[in-house]
Amino acid sequence: MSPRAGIDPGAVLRAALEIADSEGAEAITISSVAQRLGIRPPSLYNHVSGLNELRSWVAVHALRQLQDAIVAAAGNKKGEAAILSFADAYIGFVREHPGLYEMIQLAPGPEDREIGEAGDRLVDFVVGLLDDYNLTKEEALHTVRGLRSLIHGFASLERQKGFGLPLDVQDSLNFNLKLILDGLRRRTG
Amino acid sequence: MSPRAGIDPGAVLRAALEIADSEGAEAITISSVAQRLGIRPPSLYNHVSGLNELRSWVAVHALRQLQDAIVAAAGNKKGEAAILSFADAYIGFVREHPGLYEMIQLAPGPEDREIGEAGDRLVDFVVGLLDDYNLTKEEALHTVRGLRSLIHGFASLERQKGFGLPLDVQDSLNFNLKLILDGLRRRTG
DNA sequence: ATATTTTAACTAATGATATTAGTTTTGAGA
DNA sequence: TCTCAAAACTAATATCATTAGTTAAAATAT
Repeated sequence: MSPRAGIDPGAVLRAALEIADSEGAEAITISSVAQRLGIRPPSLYNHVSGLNELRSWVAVHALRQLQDAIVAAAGNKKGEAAILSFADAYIGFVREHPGLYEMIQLAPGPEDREIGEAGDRLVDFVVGLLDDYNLTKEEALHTVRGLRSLIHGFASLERQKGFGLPLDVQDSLNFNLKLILDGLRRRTG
Repeated sequence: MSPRAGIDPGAVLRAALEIADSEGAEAITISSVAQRLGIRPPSLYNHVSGLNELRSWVAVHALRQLQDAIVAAAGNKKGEAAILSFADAYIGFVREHPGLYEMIQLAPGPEDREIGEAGDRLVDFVVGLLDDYNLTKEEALHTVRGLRSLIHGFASLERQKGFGLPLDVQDSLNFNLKLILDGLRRRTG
């Protein structure tokens, strides 16, 4: 059913992921991926519709990886412990895979429904972690947005070397997470 | 002292800023800027060393604009009121100038010392806003990092349409800012 | 086993892009 | 008015993405 086999969508994705991981997001080009697969650039169009689709694939996969890491880290913890583990896993992912994280940021073109859906799933998951804070639906959503923004902010500022001072980034993040979580606890008794 | 005048570094920067504002950060190219200035692309190299330098100019200028907006918004307020105004100005800038904000994120190559210095100045300014919370030096720095990350996180997630739910973003941000600020207040009495 | 058909590779070509080299022009100052 | 440096130009190279059209191989049908 496929002559000259050996290259399937999975192989294309894998090649792109490897390039993103080793050389950064910008290094993902039709040429570089084709070269890594041992074919000429135009031949890659037999497997993917163009650079945009390729980027979208990478972004979706990177987001799934990030989600998996987060869910695994939270395990069946709840409350503060779960949130702190969540943050740890998030920051760790960005440190380990800066290129992939960059792709998640870059890709969200208007077309990428999958990205949006993955994001929604993550929100639901985090809302679940906040169960025992007895928040209203609205409070819970505000909080999830805040946690996500805080952690994303730390991750992306760290990635772009935004923290010059000799103060541990993890400590700073935990300090602020605790401020928020303690505030929630106080709010609900 | 300059034949065929009319184009100086300021004009180049202005052209690039206009393009970033109207068409987005990616639209800043040697070609587009040259075209807007009415010259051929290679001629632009008489005024700027290349695309990287051009991007760096835009990023530095955008960061200064953002700083000015923030400082103006904070005025001579202090404490919570200052921080809320700060956040407002930050988010407002990103909404008004998404292309410029994008350039701030993009540019920080390792060479850009100016970007780093501008960031440091901003940190000092915000530390000043927190005077009456009576924090230790370290607590203040953790807090500034947190506020910056939270606001940057909100701004950049909003820009990339990361918030799907029909819940006001400004409300979410204020909710979380207040959690943090109330937590600080409690911590110090 | 052979013929057909599908499809993945190819080459060639087009049109952006950035950038360098080398040349011409022009305007400011001697 | 002449000189010269600066700023424009043209020409060329290299790297992108992408499209069109061709060839070849492998799976399938006869």
